[in-house]
Amino acid sequence: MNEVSHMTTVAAATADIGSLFVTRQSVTLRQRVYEKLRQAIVERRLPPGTKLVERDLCEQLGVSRPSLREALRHLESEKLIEMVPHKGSVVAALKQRDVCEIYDIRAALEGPACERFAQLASEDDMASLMQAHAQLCKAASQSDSDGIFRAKTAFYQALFSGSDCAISQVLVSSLNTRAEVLRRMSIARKHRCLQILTEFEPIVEAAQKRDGAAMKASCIAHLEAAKAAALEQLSIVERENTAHDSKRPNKSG
Amino acid sequence: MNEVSHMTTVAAATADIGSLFVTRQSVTLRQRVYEKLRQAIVERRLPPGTKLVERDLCEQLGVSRPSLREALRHLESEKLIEMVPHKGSVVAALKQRDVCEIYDIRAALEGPACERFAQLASEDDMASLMQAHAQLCKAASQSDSDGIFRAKTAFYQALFSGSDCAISQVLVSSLNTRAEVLRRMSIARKHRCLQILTEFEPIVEAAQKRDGAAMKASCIAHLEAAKAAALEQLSIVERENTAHDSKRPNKSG
DNA sequence: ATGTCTAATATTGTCAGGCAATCTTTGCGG
DNA sequence: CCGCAAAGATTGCCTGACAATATTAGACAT
Repeated sequence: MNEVSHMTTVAAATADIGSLFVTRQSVTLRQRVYEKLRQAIVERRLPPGTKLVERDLCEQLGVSRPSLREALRHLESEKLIEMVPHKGSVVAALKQRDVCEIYDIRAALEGPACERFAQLASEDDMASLMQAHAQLCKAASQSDSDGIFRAKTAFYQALFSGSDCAISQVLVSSLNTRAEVLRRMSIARKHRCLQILTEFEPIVEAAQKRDGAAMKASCIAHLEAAKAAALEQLSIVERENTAHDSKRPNKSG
Repeated sequence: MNEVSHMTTVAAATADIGSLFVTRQSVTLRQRVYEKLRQAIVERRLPPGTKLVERDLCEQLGVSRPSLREALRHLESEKLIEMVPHKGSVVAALKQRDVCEIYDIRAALEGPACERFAQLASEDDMASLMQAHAQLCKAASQSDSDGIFRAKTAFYQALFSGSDCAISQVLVSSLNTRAEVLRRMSIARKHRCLQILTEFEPIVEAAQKRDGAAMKASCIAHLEAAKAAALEQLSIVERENTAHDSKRPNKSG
């Protein structure tokens, strides 16, 4: 909690230099507060079950209460925290059933997106996917888990963009945010990095052949493996928490 | 806009009288503001494209700006409105592709939920589903579109509850909210009411037989019909808007 | 020692007022 | 008509305050 640092005054406006069309997208303070808290949650600096006290958060983030409350609304909408009126917020915990359901839903959404991608993707879309895959290979060969994470994000963005499934993209992104703690932890294990490489190879080959059925099947196979890895991590975390709880009798009671 | 009325002072706390376990669930003002605005949007009193001005809304709703802003965050998270920093909010419009995607995603989530329901549902779950279906039949025979709407909501709640698909339920509910304008409009048409009855019959029969595959197939068939009805409504709305726009040259420009 | 009740404390929900930042509109001059 | 500056409108954010609600601490009885 002490590690939630004050925010830097980064320049807010960004311009789309890649085309003649200039769009300005300023970043509000509430968005930055949201991002800071989200990061603290996925990095487990605010672990599941932590009670969030507004006044304390305001002090540590250096922002006013209304701004914080709007950011908490955003976290709540993504189910990263749970709020009960008049009682406050706690960081949400994932149950086993949640993890299973998240990965099943991802399969249900990503599978059809693969089929559409194989049909609809432009050459630019295909190039974006290949670039993301190249980044993934590079990151995996270096066991750079942050790099893997970023490359996967880029990969999925290319997939959903090239298949014109914007709503699915939002939903999958939101589900990924919920499972992000476990995803980061499993990606951080060396042998999982190598597995991911193996799992993405057939996805990409099928995409290039524009074979939607094969791409879908490979994507789903990858998700099954990712689900198993996440469930394993969840077991480990739950065992840690049980050990942790027995060392401090009834303190969290 | 003038029709967004001041809120009544309904008692906030409700207790679960049905069991020995008493849970108190107070309803906050921001939740009530959210609900009021959501209702105004789905009833088209705040039509797509409407600019939402905070000060005006505060005046009409009789609430303070921070409370309104928190409610707007909720509407934003459900994509009912779109906000651009420093420019404000507009009520979101649905495009054809959105409608297609929403129904495809629903099929991808409700199909597997049907399979699980057939496997997992308790006798109580099954009874809840049958009760909802009975209400649906009653409402449809009376061409009571509000009643149909409520019965369908209860039906889906029973389905997701009995299949232990809580996350899918949240996602589907959110998608339904986005499409609610079109759904209400199509349900309001008499011949669509009768079709819905016909479409739900095989779903319910399959559920009773615990035949998951048949239930899934019937559910998906219903969704295909609902999609077609919603797309037809969208065309009608868009034609109205085009006619509307040509009667007022460049006023909304 | 345990249980119950009341008062004190902490926290959330909401309001009011203010000002800075940003965007949009209006008016004037070339 | 176009460009620019000023005025006006609106959003973003802060501060301070108070009501409502939940939790905790302390006192008292058993």
